[in-house]
Amino acid sequence: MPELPEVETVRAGLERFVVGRRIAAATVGHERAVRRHRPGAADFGDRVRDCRIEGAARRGKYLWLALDSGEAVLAHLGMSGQLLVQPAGVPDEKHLRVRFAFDDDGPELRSVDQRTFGGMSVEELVDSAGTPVPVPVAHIARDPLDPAFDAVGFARALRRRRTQLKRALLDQSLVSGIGNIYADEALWLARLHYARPTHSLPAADVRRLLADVTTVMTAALAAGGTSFDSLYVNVNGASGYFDRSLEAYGRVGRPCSRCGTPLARDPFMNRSSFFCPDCQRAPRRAGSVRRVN
DNA sequence: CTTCAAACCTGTGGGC
DNA sequence: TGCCCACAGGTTTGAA
Repeated sequence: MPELPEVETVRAGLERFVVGRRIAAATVGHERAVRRHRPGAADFGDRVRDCRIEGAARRGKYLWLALDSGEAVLAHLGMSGQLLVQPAGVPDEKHLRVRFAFDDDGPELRSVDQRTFGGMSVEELVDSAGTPVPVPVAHIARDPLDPAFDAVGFARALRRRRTQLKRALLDQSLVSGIGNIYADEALWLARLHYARPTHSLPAADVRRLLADVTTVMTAALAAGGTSFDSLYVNVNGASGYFDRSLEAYGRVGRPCSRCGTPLARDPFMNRSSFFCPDCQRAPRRAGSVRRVN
């Protein structure tokens, strides 16, 4: 499941292998893969043809290729998206959605996506606090690895919310790049329960949690990301190995490495939360006891 | 305005 | 062996 470290790994691969090259043609093999591109698949191809790729950028889980036309190819990997750099002769992947061929006849860029939660579109760039971003990214907050990330503003905004802590961590308009895996990992590191009310969380705890988010994401990035089932891979098709370092996610019944208590799994937001019932105590009032979610 | 949850999609694996 | 269903989950959309 691509979250920030996985998307950043892919972005770095795109920077290395496609930036500076000129697109000869883009072929859309599956309409749904470009459903966010309102003018349709044919227009998608027309917009990128003969454009040179000037850069590969990212905010949170979104990434985009800036074109010399002034527009950008925006991509989101969703649950199962891959961007692969493949020699033109390699047989098509089963779930190949979009193919970019280049005028240098070098390796193609292929968008492969089993579940098609992700997708691509060609977007105008707009200013977002001094940074040009594609229109659909304008409402996405900066991520914790962004040098311009505003930790104080984040703490203030989080404590204004009346919701549960993990819901806030997953809200991409508050802080971006965090998904279910790294939310659980950071909460475990910070010894905080997923249902802790944000409104009463001390600012010091917010700072500590944010530091733990950064720690786990930085470590995951160094490992090339997390992968369970090879659905997430870098542009060369290789998986990361951070899954060997996970402390909480997916480890229901296994002993907590701090205290030995078997880890638990609760249903949460139509998915799962993994946590240590001893290190991460449930809040007394609001949250997991009173309501299921 | 804020908060929440259904819907989108396909492959896998457990239960029967 | 085969069928059915739960599960994986990021984002958008619309409702309350």
